[in-house]
Amino acid sequence: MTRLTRDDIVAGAGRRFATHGYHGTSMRDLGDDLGILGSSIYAHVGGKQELLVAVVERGASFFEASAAAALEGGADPLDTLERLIAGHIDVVLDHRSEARTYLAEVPFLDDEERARIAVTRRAYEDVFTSTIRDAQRDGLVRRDLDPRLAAIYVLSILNSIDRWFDQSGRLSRDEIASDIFGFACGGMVTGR
Amino acid sequence: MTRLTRDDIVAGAGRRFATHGYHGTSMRDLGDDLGILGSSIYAHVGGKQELLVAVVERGASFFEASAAAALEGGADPLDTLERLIAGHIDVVLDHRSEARTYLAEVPFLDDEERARIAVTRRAYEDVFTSTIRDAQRDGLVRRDLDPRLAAIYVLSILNSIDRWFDQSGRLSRDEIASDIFGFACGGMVTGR
DNA sequence: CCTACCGATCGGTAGG
DNA sequence: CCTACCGATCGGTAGG
Repeated sequence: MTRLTRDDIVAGAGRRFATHGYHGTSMRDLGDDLGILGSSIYAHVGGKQELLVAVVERGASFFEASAAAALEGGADPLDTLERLIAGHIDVVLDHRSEARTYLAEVPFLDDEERARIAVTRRAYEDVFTSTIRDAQRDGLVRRDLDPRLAAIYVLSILNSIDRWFDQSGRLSRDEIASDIFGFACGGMVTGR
Repeated sequence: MTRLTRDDIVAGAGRRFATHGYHGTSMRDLGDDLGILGSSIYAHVGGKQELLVAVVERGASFFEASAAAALEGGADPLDTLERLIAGHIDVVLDHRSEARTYLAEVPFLDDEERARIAVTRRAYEDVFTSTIRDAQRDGLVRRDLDPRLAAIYVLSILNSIDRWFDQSGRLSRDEIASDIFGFACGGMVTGR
């Protein structure tokens, strides 16, 4: 029964926001989850909106770190894309609360923060787009394909995974990753 | 300045739920949108939850009608899939509020309604899965592909369209539909 | 569909 | 991190 840290509060907020949504979460709900009173949360953070910002930023940072790691050392652009896909899946499944809040609750950020996060998100999407464009340049992907649309398609698939993936199901995370890579590549790879 | 109907109220609720979320919408917000008082809404509906049920059911019925139409008259399973994709896009773009509420606010339904809608949603997904399975049987799609996963991938792409599609943009709705069909098929079609 | 309300809950604060 | 609050807003109702 040691005292909570600010990180504990942010983590708890992420769990609540991910399941009940930002507007569906009251400070008292959050306090109950953490074993303290709602009003006690204000000893750690300035307010509810600040909690949303903190959770969303954590989510953004996980995706950014994943992209940075994938960009190092890919043998070729398609290999990099495979690493981007696997990394994204890891973030979505290992940091479900932050990822889900990042993906779904951004519209409820105040204007300024929302604009800032939109830039971050676009930059992350651009990593996928550029990688696909590089693959086209190297002749690995069909030239008639719009790389940004393809990136959006892949990200749409990846972002919905946590809604249907069953940890204890038939398919492992790695199998899902390679299946999605295969699905996307089958539609993009030049030869066969 | 004629009196509002129940359908007007439900339509207004859909718009609010789609943009601000169920929990981010108050009865007074909704009344403001409609030009009446929040309390006046209770002359038309039993409560806020009933409004969510009504909006979600409208969303579900649009998707069901689209699937039923696509299943009639497809030349072959791949043609049916193309029609399913085009129909889904039409629902998402022509009934944005209901579609978005259906896709995002279902977790906030009461247990009973949520369970009922889950069945409906699974049935719709199964139309995609069965169509892909039929295409496999006819030799149009790779046998090593899991039809349910492929259906989920396609639906994930389709469900995110309204977040990035620009009505006044470079690409028409039909071009998007055929691009997505092409993206999916390139990964699924047997020959080349 | 409005007037006039109700009890409950909301985000948040002062002071310890 | 709790006690003890605050004004505002919430979903909803009685009566017209």
